[in-house]
Amino acid sequence: MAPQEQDQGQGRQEQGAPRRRNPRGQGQVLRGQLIDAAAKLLATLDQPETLTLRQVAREVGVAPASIYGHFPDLSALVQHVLRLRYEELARLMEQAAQANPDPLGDVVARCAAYARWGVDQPGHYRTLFGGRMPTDLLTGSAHGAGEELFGALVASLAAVTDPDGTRSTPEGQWQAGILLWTALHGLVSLYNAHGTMSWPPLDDLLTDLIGLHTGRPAADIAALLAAN
Amino acid sequence: MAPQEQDQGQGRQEQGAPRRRNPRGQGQVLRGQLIDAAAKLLATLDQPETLTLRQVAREVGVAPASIYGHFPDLSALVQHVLRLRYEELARLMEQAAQANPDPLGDVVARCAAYARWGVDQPGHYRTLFGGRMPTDLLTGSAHGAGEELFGALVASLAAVTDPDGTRSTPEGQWQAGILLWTALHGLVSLYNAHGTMSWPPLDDLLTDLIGLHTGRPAADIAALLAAN
DNA sequence: TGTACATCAGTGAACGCGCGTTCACTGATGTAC
DNA sequence: TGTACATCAGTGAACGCGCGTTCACTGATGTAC
Repeated sequence: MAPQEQDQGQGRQEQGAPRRRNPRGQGQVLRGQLIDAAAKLLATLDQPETLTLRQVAREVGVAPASIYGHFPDLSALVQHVLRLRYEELARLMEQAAQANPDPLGDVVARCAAYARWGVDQPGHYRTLFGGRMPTDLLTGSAHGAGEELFGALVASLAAVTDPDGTRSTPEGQWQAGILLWTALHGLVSLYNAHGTMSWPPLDDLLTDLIGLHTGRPAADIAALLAAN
Repeated sequence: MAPQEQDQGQGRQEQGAPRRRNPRGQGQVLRGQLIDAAAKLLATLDQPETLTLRQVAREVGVAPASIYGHFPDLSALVQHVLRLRYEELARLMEQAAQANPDPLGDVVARCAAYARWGVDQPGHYRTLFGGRMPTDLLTGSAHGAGEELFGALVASLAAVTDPDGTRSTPEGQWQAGILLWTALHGLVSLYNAHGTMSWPPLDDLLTDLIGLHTGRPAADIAALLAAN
């Protein structure tokens, strides 16, 4: 997926070792490095929304103007990174779900994958979900990963709470999905920002959260969570 | 947006009427105007975290340097505003609860006050809860409004789910409170950012959310919500 | 085989912008003698 | 009563900074003849 370069001082460029220009025909290499650098900075920065074009250039060890050969501006680069992260998250959730044939296991796996990804990569989570909606980022894509991700979660939840599909309307399932998603989002957001406040372990909160939204016993969910 | 539109009299100040210096002994007037202007801008701005000192000065119609007579820097001014907003929110929740003697009504009133305040003032909500935790903002205060607000919510919820106080531990009640708060936070955050995505009415979501966390029938909650 | 030219992958200096912060200052108003 | 001085509530110009963006350019490498 992402173009991986050989590890020749991959991190920040130090003075004394000036970057070597790529040979002809290898212009796409810098593009990959820009994407990697932006991703790293977005994940790392305290406030990822303050990322600048010059920071990315510095991280790669390249002149600021060099970015314009590959992206029209910083926001295009960031959007590209976010798209990749979004797809990564959607893929992780899908893979986690596929390893759990049981409907409850499916929901638990998706929720756990979402929350753990968000907690592991606070900067990326904040950039993706902290401000404008992901749909804003995915404008123009035929299949926004956001809708896929969310649609699958709605279906997964409905398969637990209404296995026969006779007890609820599509609107009701949609609303239940929104509530589950917003609960997960709030949990991840505040968990990432909780500072010095004492917080229970993430899995304990996830157990109760999923228990509330599925109506299943906490013990069942805790067991599934531990297995994921 | 023609740049000519921005005259020297920018902001709330009209260009024909330059601000008159306050008379001696009335130096605190500007302080109040700075607070008001910062509050207005924080509530208004698309991204409140980008507020600058010069924007506040422009809004009041004063030289940027004039702010230093009243606050050491912008963050001190913002912290002051946030403290006021925080106290306002805590007061609103307390007042709403006091109008509802019933325990379930108490929870519903608090949650509704929280969510409606957050949805009515997206900029303030985002500034308060969007990044670092409120406890960071309230460092140094003997009684942080945050802990009061949250502690009252925990107690209010426990009064519904465990009226006798025999079924749960303090830790369990704390955890249930965190889950309720994070759910509210996620709901408000994503509601404020939902853009073009179709969303159910806020009260419908609140009804189900409170229903999940209290275990009470949706009809009861909807009735209480409508009355608040 | 040499050589002229084209292309590629960037560079480096410069531009104007808004920003936070500093500093000496300015006028109006009060107060002491 | 007049007048010298002190204080208050700011002002206005300047500083250096990092930023996004532009532009002419530079070397190395390929290609045509």
